[in-house]
Amino acid sequence: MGFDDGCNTGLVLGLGFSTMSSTTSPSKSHGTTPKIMKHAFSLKFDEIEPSLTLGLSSDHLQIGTCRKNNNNNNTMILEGSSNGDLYRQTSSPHAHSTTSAVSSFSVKRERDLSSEETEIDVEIERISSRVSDEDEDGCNARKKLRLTKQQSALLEESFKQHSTLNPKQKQALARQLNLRPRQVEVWFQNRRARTKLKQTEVDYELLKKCCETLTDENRRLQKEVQELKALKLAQPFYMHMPAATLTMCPSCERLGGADHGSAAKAPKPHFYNPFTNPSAAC
DNA sequence: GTCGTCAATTAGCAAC
DNA sequence: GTTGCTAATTGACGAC
Repeated sequence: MGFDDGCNTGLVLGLGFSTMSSTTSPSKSHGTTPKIMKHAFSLKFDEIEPSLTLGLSSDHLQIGTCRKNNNNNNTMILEGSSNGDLYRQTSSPHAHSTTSAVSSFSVKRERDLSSEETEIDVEIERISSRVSDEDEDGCNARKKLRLTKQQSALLEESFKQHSTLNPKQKQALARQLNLRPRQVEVWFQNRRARTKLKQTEVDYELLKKCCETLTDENRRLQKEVQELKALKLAQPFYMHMPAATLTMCPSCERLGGADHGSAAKAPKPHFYNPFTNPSAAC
């Protein structure tokens, strides 16, 4: 009688009643666990790639146009393509007070990049920041940047290669995408968050299924124990089942040896005790 | 102190 | 109006 015949998890034998702890510690458990994991389940299996594309209804924005204005980030309102859609870089009356701070923050963070080009970019951002601060007309309502399909595709491609970027990669990618490095950074950050969320959901479903399976198995085993108990009571004790049966437990070892005659003197038979709590079987 | 990353959150926008 | 997606912001934290 196999204990695992009703479950393919390989975790059935000797589960007892602490199923979750058995299931939540597979070797798949991540070695790259983020330092803070507040989700209920934090298993990280092989990296998956959820197809989280940035669905766009508007891939008409020309990168060239985007470039000019992205470099004038934070404040510039972009008149998009010929259909009249608006593309504006981040700016907001509400966020106005933070805009310059953010820009200077970007400047600060990117200052360590030593190339001249970087310095130029930084200077552009600095200027943009000033423009932002001076923009008091209130017409620069915050609008959300929508990445083009090409931009999204390139970012996705890059993310597949590395889920994090070093400053040079970030800079290069930003240049390639005609975005600010900060935007690339944010995109990667959000992308990692989405991946993690997705992974958590997958893990949750997996563990839920596993838990259900184990619960069923536990129920089945409990039932089996009850049946065997009833059987034991119904039979004369000399007709106890052979020692090899799975119902044997250490506390009834002597009785189990009845059909072997000398079992009482024989060395302790080695048999598998499937119960975490032997008394449960007696 | 700076920097990079994170979780949590906000907010714009499109689809319904 | 609601919902889902996602760009962007904020503050905390660890590493250096």
